[in-house]
Amino acid sequence: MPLRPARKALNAYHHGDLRDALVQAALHEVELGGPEAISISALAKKLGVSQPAPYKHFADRESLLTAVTAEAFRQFSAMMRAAIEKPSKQSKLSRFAQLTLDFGLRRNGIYRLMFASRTMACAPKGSELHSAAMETFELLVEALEAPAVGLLRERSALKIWASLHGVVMLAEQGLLTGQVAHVSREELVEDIVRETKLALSVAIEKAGKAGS
Amino acid sequence: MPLRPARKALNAYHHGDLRDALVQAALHEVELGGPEAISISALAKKLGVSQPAPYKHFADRESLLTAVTAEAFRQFSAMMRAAIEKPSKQSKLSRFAQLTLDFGLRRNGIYRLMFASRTMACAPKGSELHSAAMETFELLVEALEAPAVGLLRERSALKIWASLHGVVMLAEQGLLTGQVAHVSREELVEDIVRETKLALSVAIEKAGKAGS
DNA sequence: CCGCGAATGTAATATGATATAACTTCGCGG
DNA sequence: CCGCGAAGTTATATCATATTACATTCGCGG
Repeated sequence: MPLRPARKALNAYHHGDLRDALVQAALHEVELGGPEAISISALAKKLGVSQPAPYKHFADRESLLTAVTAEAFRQFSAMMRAAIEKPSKQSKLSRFAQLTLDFGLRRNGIYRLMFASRTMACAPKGSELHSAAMETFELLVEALEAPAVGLLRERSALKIWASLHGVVMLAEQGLLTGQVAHVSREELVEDIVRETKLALSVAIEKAGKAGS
Repeated sequence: MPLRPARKALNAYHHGDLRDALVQAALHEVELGGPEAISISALAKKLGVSQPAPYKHFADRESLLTAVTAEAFRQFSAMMRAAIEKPSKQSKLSRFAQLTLDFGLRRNGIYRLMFASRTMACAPKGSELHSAAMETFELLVEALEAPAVGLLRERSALKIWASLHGVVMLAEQGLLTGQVAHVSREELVEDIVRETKLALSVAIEKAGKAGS
């Protein structure tokens, strides 16, 4: 069943909000099959428009992918912001980490689009996409709840982000079951969070001593 | 120029070693353009055979990708083994880590194929591919040079692998330049190596106390 | 040495996706 | 009310995957 226009249903001829509908539908496809699952023509059919219609809104497939990725970052950031602002007995960092893991596994197609696709790798430094990613990173820095010591905090954030990312990818590929024992993903993440906090506090203390 | 058969040049009709030639040529393509750059027909043309010829050796595109990935793992493992066996003043772990970073950036297309592609994610647990990946992981465990304390060692290996993987992906996406300062990739990796060793030795000591 | 089957090619073709071109419909501002 | 531009349409070119039917060659048993 062709989905109906979302905003202003003009008439049968014009869809009304095809651009946004494309992004949303594509996001849904990506969630199931990853970035390579996006097909312009399939999306057009699903939305009940002719096959070339999407090209009125996106120059090519890559261009659509970029828009979808940006939207994914917006959704991710919104989720994370909500999570770290809501009071809880867990630390903000811990919630951020566990939620990232959860997102990365449950919505792995989207996760791959955001953090492991050529689309992101090719995003130029000042682009909307790159900025969206940086913004997400800022959320992580915030979740660290560390005293404002610029470089140290940033470095900690980078390390924990890298670790989290690695755990998600490894888990997805079924590589988190060693020879000896099955390692719990959540436990591993808690471990990483703990170590990060420890390392950061140690580094801050050391910097403090050196500074005084 | 159609590349000539590698092994036994039978005649003009039969290539002689098309299967291997396909894998090697594909590996070359992936290195430049990532997993999605592989095109059966393009490879066939480059090797001077008809377009459907590759299908005599691989059921479909995915099947070729799997073979290429396996070959990539073999090459990676060989490189790593050579690196950690050669005596050096750096620790084995440090060399492993720096080489991984280097490989991940220089040959990013192949790296993505190995650690961030759907091909790997879909590899069943007992498959040739999954085994090849596990073998590589074993190399890392070996590089840790830790006393044989099974679970602890394995967990450390997982953590450092995850971190390394994350750093590579973030670096590739140009996300390693924070607001405050540019963080050196190599430095970050050394940092991770140092912390891993520290955390492991602490854990071992604690385990020793608890056990005695 | 011959012939036969399996392996490995080729040519022809169906299907489906990307992308472009040329035309149509419709809302809106002057 | 008219014409322009945005957003559709149909038609078509191109290209990649994959299958089918056919051709060639290798190697092996008789």
